[in-house]
Amino acid sequence: MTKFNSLGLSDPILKALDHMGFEETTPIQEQTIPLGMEGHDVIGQAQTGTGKTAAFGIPMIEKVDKQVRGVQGLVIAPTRELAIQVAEELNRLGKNAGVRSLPVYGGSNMERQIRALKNNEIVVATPGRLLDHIRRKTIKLEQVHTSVLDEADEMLNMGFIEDIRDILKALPTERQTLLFSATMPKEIRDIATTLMNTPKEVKTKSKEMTVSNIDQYYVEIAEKHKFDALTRLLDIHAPDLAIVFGRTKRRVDEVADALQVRGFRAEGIHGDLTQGKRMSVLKKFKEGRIEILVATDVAARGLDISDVTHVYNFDIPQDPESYVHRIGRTGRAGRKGESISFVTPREKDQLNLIEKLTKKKVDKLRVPSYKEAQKGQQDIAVTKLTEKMDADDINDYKQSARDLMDQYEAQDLVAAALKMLTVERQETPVRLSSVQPISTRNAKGAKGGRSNRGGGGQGRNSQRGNSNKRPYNKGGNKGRSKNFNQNNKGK
DNA sequence: AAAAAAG
Repeated sequence: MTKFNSLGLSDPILKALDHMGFEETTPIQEQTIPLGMEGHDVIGQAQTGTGKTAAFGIPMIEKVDKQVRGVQGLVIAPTRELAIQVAEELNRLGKNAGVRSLPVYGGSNMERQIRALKNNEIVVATPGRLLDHIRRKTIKLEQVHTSVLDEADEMLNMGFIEDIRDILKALPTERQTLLFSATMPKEIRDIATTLMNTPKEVKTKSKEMTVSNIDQYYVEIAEKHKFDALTRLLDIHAPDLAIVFGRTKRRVDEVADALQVRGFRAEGIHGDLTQGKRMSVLKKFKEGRIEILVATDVAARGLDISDVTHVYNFDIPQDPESYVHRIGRTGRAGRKGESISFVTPREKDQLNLIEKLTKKKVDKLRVPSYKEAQKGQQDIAVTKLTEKMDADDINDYKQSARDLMDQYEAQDLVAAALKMLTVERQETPVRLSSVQPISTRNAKGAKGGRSNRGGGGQGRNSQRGNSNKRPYNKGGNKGRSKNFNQNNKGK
């Protein structure tokens, strides 16, 4: 076990670490902090929840010169919430050193942000807003000595790579670049190395990609039975905090609504909500005012919410990397966690792919019956009731209890109390918007060269016959064809 | 095909 105080860190940093309750390094920190301090470019890969932020944050803060004005350290993150979280952690680490970190993301006030940029040595940004600042020339980047791509494989993925290239072009060439993620597919790592200066690669050795303190399960289930299965599992597991991942924004809304109807404290989060709503939902979740967060992949990466005990993949994720990150929202900092993935029969291949990447077997779980779910709720109620006796002062209630016992059977009283601690779930049918099965995507089409351009691709698609609920035909398709052109003009 | 990210 290596301690932070053996790494040659400055006093203010050590003091901050001490204040945060950190004494020993995690493996990724032990290996990358010295490299970072020596000025090397680094590609760091380590499991979720093992302290990557401090691994790059500490060397970055150590290198800040308070005499210099302008941004000196730049971190780029894939979501706004993650940018905020990383900036918070860097601020804690930099507190005693007087090094300040600013989250910079879309949806926040521009004028205020521009003013704040002058007072912060480190910026943690999402790509869109950062580029906005670069183009308006409202950010000073000539002094950047350290740049970090957090969730690097995601940042170098198709949706982000062009933005990232543009951003890196705006930075001094003489600088240090650090890349961190839990996952790093080969193709992406190759791209990464072209952007770096003979990087040192650090992979914390552990054969599995997921941490061992997460128990992973799946249930094989038809689409239309998913929702009932989810509520039954929730009743049996009684998670402290759970995240339910859905494949689309619409599904997230629908599942969150349906959970509320059944009496769960749940809310949805996805990229179509206002930033204010996104933040308030997340805050509620962290404070335990809601127990279930229903989310798109906006919440898949990086978010560190310590008490998440369960992750449900209501829809199995598109790629195995996404799976690793999603389930990594639980089992953080050494705690126990559980993940349950819903797999339709035709998605079994996808599960095999996941097992191959993570080198871990995912165990099958039977879908519980309605009765078992009721029993589950009751067991939880019993626990709650008995814990109440141990944990709380219930003396003020004892006179009422005595009065009641004069009138009624003790068994009836307790039964009634237990019933009050459970919720009756009406399993009425829930209509959810359909999801496109994953199996249709790898099978064809995705060969680099020709993306199906202008309506021409239609003929070919028609052979697919995978789904008859997607009318694209020229016939009964009132004025919808323009969607095609818009969708295809991506590049 | 989805999601994220500027306004």
